[in-house]
Amino acid sequence: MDGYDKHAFEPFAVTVDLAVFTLRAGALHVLLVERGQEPYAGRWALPGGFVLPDESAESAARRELGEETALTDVSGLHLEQLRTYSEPGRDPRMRVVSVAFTALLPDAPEAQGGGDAAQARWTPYDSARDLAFDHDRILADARERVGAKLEYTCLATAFCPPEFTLGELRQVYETVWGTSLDRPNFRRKVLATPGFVEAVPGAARLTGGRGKPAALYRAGTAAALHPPLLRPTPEGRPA
Amino acid sequence: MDGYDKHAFEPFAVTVDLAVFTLRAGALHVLLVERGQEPYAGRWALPGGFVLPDESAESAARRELGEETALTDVSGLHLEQLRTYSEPGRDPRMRVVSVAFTALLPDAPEAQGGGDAAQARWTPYDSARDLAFDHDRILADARERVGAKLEYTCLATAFCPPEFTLGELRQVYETVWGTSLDRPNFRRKVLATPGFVEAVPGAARLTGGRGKPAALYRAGTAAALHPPLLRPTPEGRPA
DNA sequence: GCAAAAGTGTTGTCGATACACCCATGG
DNA sequence: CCATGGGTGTATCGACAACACTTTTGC
Repeated sequence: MDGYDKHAFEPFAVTVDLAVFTLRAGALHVLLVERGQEPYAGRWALPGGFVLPDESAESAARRELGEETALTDVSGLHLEQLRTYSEPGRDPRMRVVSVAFTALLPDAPEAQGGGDAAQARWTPYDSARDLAFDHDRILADARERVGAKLEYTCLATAFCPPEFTLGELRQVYETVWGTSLDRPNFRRKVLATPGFVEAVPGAARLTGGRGKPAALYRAGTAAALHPPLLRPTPEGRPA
Repeated sequence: MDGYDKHAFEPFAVTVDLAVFTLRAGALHVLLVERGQEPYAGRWALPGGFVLPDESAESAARRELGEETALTDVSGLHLEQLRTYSEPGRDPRMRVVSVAFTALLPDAPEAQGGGDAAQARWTPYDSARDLAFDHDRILADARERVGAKLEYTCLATAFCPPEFTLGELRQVYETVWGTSLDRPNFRRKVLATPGFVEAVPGAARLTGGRGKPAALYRAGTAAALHPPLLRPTPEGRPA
């Protein structure tokens, strides 16, 4: 941290990039914007923007999230730093260091694109390819992090509306992990974890048109998940 | 990511800060440098420095690590991004965004301080307080991350020399977590995890001056630890 | 009544814990 | 021969996976 007086630093632009996930129609979707200008004009990219002089990267990310999703209350949403991408060549024009964030939303409003972007759209994760800059890699890193975080945190509730059924919560895991989970065991596991969910007394909702109405739950206060909810290893465990 | 043409960005200085940990005499130590200039002259701080125009933050961190520790081969050491600190007021003079890294070293050489710093020293973690800038918080974040990562990664071997005994590996866990682990069970757990360690055939070393010589092991190739090695919960589990 | 989804019970298996015990070495 | 640390065996307990079963709704 020495060297200030030598002016031994070079100016960098600092931006934020957002990997905003939601679940729509049983598939993981990510919010993408279409670039209006060069470089990469016409290509899809993660939403983001410059960090302003008087705000932190976290503030910038939350501001951009509000602009791109047109959500009224963006203050309570889950927003988490992923990592920082700083390779010299990642922007063809200048030195840009980008702090990437991951955000999780319950099934989201369709209308977005209030920002500078030409257009914004929810895209199925599997279709999100050939993005601008190094956003393919950022998106892949974010996706991996989300899958891993479901194992040992209570993050899954961030994909759910304020009140949800255990079946919906289970579908979050099944969708993100691409596996199927045993319903009774999942239920016991979640309820046995203090602070994961809390019951809404007396409330129930019909989920599939048929069947017994399911009890409703709210997200609890716990952040960690002890013991973790490990995703089933298909057979041999990965090295 | 639009707005380039509007020059709607402000120049930032980008630095790296390093939380370099090692184990010495059964205690977790961190590498600190004494600042020679204002601000915070005379205060201890995490080592770090500016990111140069043609290098990534990772390269800068590895370069600084080599300068501060005077290690000859710094290429194979474990270096990992922690997070980025970007609060506007964190440097009193200018806008500095810092990418923090965590590094783990086996018992390290005493001599350091080849860089710009006035002095460098290994300090017990518990004595590292009142650091310059927001380094108290960075250090606390790094410490928490290291403790958590021991649970579900093979990271503990990064604290050990190239060849080590299972007793030494167990002491890593016990020191970082502040708990004691059952020796036989720890041994089985580690050996049952494929790729965690691999035996050095025929090699053995006396550890405490007395006792049976312990077999030697090398770090394996696995990165993750399935299933995790959970740190014992003293009693009630944390929320 | 039948299908579908929520919720409850039960059982077997596997892993972890908590020990007791043996082995090798230095003093 | 004793203290010290490495290494092995084993019984018990608890968690979890698998699956059968009951309950409540719409059609």
